[in-house]
Amino acid sequence: MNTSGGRTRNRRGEGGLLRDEIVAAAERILEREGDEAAITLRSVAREAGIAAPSIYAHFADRDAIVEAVLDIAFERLRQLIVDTTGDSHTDPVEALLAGCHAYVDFAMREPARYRVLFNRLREGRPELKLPLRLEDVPPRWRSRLQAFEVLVEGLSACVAAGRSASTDPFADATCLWTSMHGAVMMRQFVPGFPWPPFDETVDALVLRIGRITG
Amino acid sequence: MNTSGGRTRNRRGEGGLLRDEIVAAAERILEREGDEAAITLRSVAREAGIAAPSIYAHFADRDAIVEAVLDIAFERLRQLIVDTTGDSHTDPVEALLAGCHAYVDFAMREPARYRVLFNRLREGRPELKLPLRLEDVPPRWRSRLQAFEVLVEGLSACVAAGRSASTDPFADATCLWTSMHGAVMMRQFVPGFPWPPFDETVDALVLRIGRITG
DNA sequence: TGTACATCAGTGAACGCGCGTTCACTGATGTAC
DNA sequence: TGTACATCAGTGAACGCGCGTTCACTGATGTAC
Repeated sequence: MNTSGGRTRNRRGEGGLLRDEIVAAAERILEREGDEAAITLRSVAREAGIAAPSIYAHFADRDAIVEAVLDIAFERLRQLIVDTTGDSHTDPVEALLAGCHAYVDFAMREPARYRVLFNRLREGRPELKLPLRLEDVPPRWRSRLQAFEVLVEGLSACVAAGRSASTDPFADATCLWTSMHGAVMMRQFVPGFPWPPFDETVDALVLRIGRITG
Repeated sequence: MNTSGGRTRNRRGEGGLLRDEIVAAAERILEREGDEAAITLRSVAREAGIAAPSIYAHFADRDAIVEAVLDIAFERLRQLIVDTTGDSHTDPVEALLAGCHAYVDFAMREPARYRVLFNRLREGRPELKLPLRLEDVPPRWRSRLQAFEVLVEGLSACVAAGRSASTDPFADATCLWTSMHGAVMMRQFVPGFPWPPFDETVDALVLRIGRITG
């Protein structure tokens, strides 16, 4: 925290630094409280050690803070998936499995950050059409869908390599995605339940829904 | 609504009638706003056409109203599943499919009511152990798990009839349950996405995760 | 049958709280001359 | 080099709002005698 005299202000021209501190404060609150509703303008200001009105120099309103947190969360998830399914795997089935495990690991390691991703999709989303083409999606949505694209491509690669019997990789990848989401959400919301080991569940989902052969 | 002079009060001894009106008002708000947070003591009072303090004669606090809504939602879901998988099916696979379709139909037809079921499980849940025995679960939790029990039994019946290759019906039923949950949640939260037909998705989930043969 | 009274269902005003947002401001820092 | 001043980062007090909850109350209804 700061000296009791208040915050030592940023140098001239460096006011933008506070923006990052505000977002970081919001992220800490989200992860600590586990609920997006805990991100209020005043709670963020308290966490950042500043006066509430100071936020308005950097964000139009409360929602803009949450949007910033959201953008970061999507980018982290996207980056993680891309890294994991990257060039280190020669076997497409291994790559797909690795990507799926990375996805649920992220979701379970940073539960509130994962959940907020899907809380917000209701509002302001574009209407998407088949076939999904990233070029048609507004820029801010691109990174949000890229993790999913990797999944479709991963399964398609298995089909191409003769390792999957899927006749509709898009539908099956979609089903795999939502199934992993459900497995994550239920484990987070009903922690008292005797859940089977998550790794085995993920393997089973990929192999069965993805119709992996051999 | 009532005459402008205010509510015509219930007869003596019939004060309990207001309890049902309060719960009904809360359910209307939940379904209309789609968010449990919209159920506030004052919003419920407004919806029911009564003064806010009148609620305290029937509920200890705001949370008690939500609890009542929750109990009703669980009972409705339980009843629906039990009815659907009941004695009308001779084929265990047909019974399992019918139960699963009924589950997702409920969830999609009354989205807010379905969602609130799982919002609340975090708090005050019992710690459950394997094997799951309904007798060990506190009464109020029994109906909440019964829908799930039906699923495990449905899959076990398929195994017994030689129609499923599952070697762990509990784990597979769990996986099937969470997968349906995820499919429902994603369709509700990301309505702009080009989702494959839900019926086909449910069939695929049951057949593949349940390892249905023949 | 009439009347006094206890009971019960429900109300209106008020409380303190945290919220988002606005406004006029402060005071350090850099710049023009 | 010195000084007046504009700019910028951030503040403190205040606003109206809806919230949960409390309190003393009202007035119709049924009951005892």
